[in-house]
Amino acid sequence: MSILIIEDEPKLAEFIRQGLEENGYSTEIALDGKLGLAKALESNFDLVILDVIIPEVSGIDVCKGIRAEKPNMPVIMLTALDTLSDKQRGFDAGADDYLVKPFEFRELLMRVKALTRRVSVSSLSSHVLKVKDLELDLDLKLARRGGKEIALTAKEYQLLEFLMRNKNRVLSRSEIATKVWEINFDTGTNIIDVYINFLRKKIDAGFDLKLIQTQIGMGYIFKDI
Amino acid sequence: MSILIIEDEPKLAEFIRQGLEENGYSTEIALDGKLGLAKALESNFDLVILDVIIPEVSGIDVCKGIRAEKPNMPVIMLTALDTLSDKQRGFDAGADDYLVKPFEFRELLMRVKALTRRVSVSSLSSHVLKVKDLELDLDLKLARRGGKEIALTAKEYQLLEFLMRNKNRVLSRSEIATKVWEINFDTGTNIIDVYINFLRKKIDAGFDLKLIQTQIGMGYIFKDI
DNA sequence: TCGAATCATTAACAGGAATTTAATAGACAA
DNA sequence: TTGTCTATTAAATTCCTGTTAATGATTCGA
Repeated sequence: MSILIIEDEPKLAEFIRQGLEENGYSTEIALDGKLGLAKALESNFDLVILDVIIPEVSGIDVCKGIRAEKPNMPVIMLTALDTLSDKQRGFDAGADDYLVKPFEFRELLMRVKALTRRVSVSSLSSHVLKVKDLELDLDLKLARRGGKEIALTAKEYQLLEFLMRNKNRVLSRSEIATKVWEINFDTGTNIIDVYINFLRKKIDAGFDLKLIQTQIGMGYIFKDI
Repeated sequence: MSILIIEDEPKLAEFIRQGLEENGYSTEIALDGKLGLAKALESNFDLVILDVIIPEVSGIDVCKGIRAEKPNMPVIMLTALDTLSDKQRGFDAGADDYLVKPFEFRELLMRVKALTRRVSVSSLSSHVLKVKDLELDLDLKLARRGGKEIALTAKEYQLLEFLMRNKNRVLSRSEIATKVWEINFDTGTNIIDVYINFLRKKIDAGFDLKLIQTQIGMGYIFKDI
């Protein structure tokens, strides 16, 4: 779990860094807004701690910049300004949380945990995708339905994962082709149809509720409803 | 966007409810922990505001209960307890944010917005076109009117989407032909008339308000007025 | 290293659904 | 009323999808 600290006061930056690293986070420090924004956009941090008053580019603008490119990256704002309007400005820029200096490190740590929990829950610790009574085990790369384990080949697995992550949305063949096969769907291939057929035999055959449905002329949809 | 308020003090609950509804959220109130937990688990709220000290089941346990079943449901804790250990307990139970009473409503609103922004960005903001009482679901590729779902074929869907995106404008047959069928409207085809007829049967039949109207000699118009 | 097994992909075809054509009936304007 | 424009229906055709089998490609174990 990696955290970017954008803070121009070296002492404070170092204090935060040390505390976070002691708690198992890896960190990086940027000493001004320009550098900070660049780092935030190029690397994939799990969270950004951002002072409002920093040189070059203001914390508010850094936050807006991050939001524009990475709408899901959590941002905690740090500031000495304690009026409601200041907080409002911070939240309007897209901050997820707002902490007033001076703060106790424990409080920062709690809020960091609260924001990163979501990341670890959704992408790391939960290794299972569930839709209706079908489970896809991301570790073992197999599916389960009706208490039985279903072995999948690599492509079947990729396709099923894509369908499940995009449930309740009609997916066109060209969308599936680019995302799962990484090909342009112009060659007259019918490979998607064939693999849908494979998946149906494995996960839908014998069940009343058909999870994979065809929308003729449009594509396929994996239904949760 | 719907919010569950779990708070036993009727005055405070009502105060929060009113403020949120004025800001466009729909709300529900639960007056004790048992009821609150049940509601949180059965319905799909976008956020829960949860007082720590409530009857029946404590806020801490309600939060843990929610986390166990719905790890992604945002929870804001409300409490009069301002020590770090109290906050720690709240965050450990899985709260996403923690607000100490008395608080200003604006601050609560900001934090609600910060937590729901993530939701509206990613999954829950369903893509829907609406004209009068007709909805076109761009994900599921179907229409809804009068509470009923209306299945559409590929061409019907394309035509309806085009009409709705160009509502309140008379669309000539040749314009529809080029945009929806990608053909030059010179061949004496009547295919547009036929498909308008199909759509009328599906979305206008049985309703007093006819959304698709004919402008003789000019084309068709989808009326919002 | 070779052969067997598994997997990915292409191709062909049947059946069904959607699209299109065509013919007729109805509505409207002059 | 007449001719033009539109609505409606049914039939014809085209297109789409499901399915199977065959062909390369790859992996794996002996």
